[in-house]
Amino acid sequence: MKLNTKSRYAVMALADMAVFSRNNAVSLRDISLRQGISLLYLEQIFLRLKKNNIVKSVRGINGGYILVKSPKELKISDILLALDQKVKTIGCKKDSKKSCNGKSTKCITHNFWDELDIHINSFFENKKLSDLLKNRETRI
Amino acid sequence: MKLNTKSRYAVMALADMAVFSRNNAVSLRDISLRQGISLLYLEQIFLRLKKNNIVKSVRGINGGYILVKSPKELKISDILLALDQKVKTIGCKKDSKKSCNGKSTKCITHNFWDELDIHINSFFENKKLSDLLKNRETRI
DNA sequence: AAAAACTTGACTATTTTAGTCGGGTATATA
DNA sequence: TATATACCCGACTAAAATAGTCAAGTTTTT
Ligand code: FES
Ligand code: FES
Repeated sequence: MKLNTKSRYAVMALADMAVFSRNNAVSLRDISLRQGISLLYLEQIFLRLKKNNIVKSVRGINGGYILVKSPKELKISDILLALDQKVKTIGCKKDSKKSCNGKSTKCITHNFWDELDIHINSFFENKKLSDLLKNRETRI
Repeated sequence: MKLNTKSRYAVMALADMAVFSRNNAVSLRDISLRQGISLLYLEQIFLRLKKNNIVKSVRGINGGYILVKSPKELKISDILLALDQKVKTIGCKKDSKKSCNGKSTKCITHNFWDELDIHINSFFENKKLSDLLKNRETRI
C-alpha cells in the first residue's frame, strides 16, 4: 500500500512552489535543486500537472510554473487525480461483468474495499496544499 | 495506491471461513472452489496467517484451518500485518539518517504522509472481520 | 543570436507482484 | 497398515508496474 513517487514528488514540488513563489514563476531547475528531485522526472510530472490545469507555464528565460489556484484552494485530491493516482485499493469495478474472483456476483469483501476507498479519498479531498505548509519548522 | 492480492485474498478467505466454518476446520480446497482463488496461492497465504497466529491448522484427512479468534475480535489490521502489508504510503522512515529526498532533514511533506498513514491504519484497526459479514445479500 | 526553460514521446533497467512447482509431512479412516 | 486428503515450505518465474533517462525539439527574453 504505497504511493508512487510521481504523486509524492508532485505534492512536494507544489508545496515548494507555494513557499518560494513570490508572484513569479518557479523554474523546475530551482525545485529540483531545493527538493532533490531529478529535473527530467519533474518535467514529466509537470507535464501532467499542466494538462490538468494545476499549474500554468511561462516559457523562455525567467520562465517556470505558476499555481493556477491558491494553496488554500488546491485540494490534494486534485493533484493525485492529475497523476492518475486513483485510490482504488482493488480493481474489480471497471468491467461490471466480472467480479474480482471472476464470478458474476460481487464477492463478500467488495463493499468493504469500497468503504476503504471512500475513507482514503475523503482524506485527500479535505486536505489543501496550504495544510502542508502549516507548522513546518526549519524544513525545506 | 492498490492493495496487493495476497491481502485481498486473505481477507476474502477468512471471511469465507467465518461464514462456512461450523465449528470444524475449513479446507483450503473448499475456500479455493467457493472463492475462485488458486489453491496453491492460498497455501502460501495461509502459511503466513498461521505463523502470525490468525488461524491454526488441522492436518490430515478432514483437516483444514480454524480461526484463532472469533470474527468479532479479529481486526482487519491483524490480517494485513500478517502479510507484511504495512500501510506506509512512503518509505522514508526506516533509516532516519536519510529523508525521502536524501537530505538530513525531513521534507516538507513528511508530516502529511504520516497523517495519511494514521488515517488509513485507523480504518483497518476499527474494522473487524465480522463487519464484513453484515448485510451481505446473496453474496458468496 | 544565445541562453534559459518548457514540451513531448519513446525508451529502459529495476523492482514488485502474482502466482506456480516440487517435494515434502501428518493424520483419519477403511 | 495402506491410502487419500490436506497441510507445509522453500525456490522459482513470467509479467507488470515503477522510476527514471534520453533525445530532440519549441518558445521567449535579453
Ligand atoms: S467483487 Fe469487487 S472486490 Fe471482489
Ligand atoms: S522526508 Fe519523509 S517523506 Fe520526505
